[in-house]
Amino acid sequence: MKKVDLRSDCPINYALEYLGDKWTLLVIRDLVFEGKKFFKDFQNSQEGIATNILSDRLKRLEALGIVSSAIDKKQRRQKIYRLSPKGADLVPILVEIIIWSSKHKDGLNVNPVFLQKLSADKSGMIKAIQASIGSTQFSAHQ
Amino acid sequence: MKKVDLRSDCPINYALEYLGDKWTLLVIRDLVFEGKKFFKDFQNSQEGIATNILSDRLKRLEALGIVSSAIDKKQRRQKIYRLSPKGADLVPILVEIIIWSSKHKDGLNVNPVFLQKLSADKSGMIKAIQASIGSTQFSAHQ
DNA sequence: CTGTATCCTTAGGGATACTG
DNA sequence: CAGTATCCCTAAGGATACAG
Repeated sequence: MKKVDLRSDCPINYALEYLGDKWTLLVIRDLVFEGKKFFKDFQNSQEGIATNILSDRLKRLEALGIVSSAIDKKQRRQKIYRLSPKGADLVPILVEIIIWSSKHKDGLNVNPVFLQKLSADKSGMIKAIQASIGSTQFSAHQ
Repeated sequence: MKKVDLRSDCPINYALEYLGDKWTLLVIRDLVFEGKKFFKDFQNSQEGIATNILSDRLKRLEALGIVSSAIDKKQRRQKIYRLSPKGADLVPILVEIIIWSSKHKDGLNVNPVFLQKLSADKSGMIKAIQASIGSTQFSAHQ
């Protein structure tokens, strides 16, 4: 794990240095909302991530303690990825991003029922999402 | 304003395409928490942004409707920047980022009183921060 | 002071071939 | 299937000079 000098000790900057690229948060999205677990699952996401980038991001997320991996007991040759508690703590950020984008951009693929539940009881929904990680119970998409 | 093809219509991806670089959110941070208004203010931020990058980001944020600008009445030669309502709606995202980073990384420069108030009444604090934009009333830093 | 323009370097990332 | 390794290219970004 490479030591990185942060540009500053600002908390916003910290998150940007580690998560602020065009792919990392999409991998986390797939873990949280899409129930993805295997390399190939992430590879098949809508945006089309290259295998080398995906490999790099998964490793970085593991090094950061956001993702953990293990050999799947059942399918011996498959590595299974899942979010650690540190990763689950990112859910509120994802949720606020979804709310902002939905509000300010038309035509995005957002489940209206999901948004409704969020506006009715945001912190309850966040807990429910965190509890559901690994399943596809809550998809933000339609 | 350039038309950009989004890689997907996912709301997370939308925010990433427009705000997902290493500088944009820091400019917004300076507007929200540091009361910065003028080009030179942003230029002097801790992380040291180059003038061409800063110029580009301010223009992009204006084109997105997140920032507006006007010639300062008093100092005729100075352009004054401020957050639009669309920009103020980013505050919850910034707040969740600050919470996450503070929780998972030691040694960051975060005002403990600020964090305390947040944990006591998050939505109240967010409203207070939004109402205070343009001042330095709430700095997340110490 | 508020930017713009230019030059140059590097990191990020696409395509794809390949290995265990 | 789960990655790793290359090759190559482009966009992002630093430094700095300059213009209104």
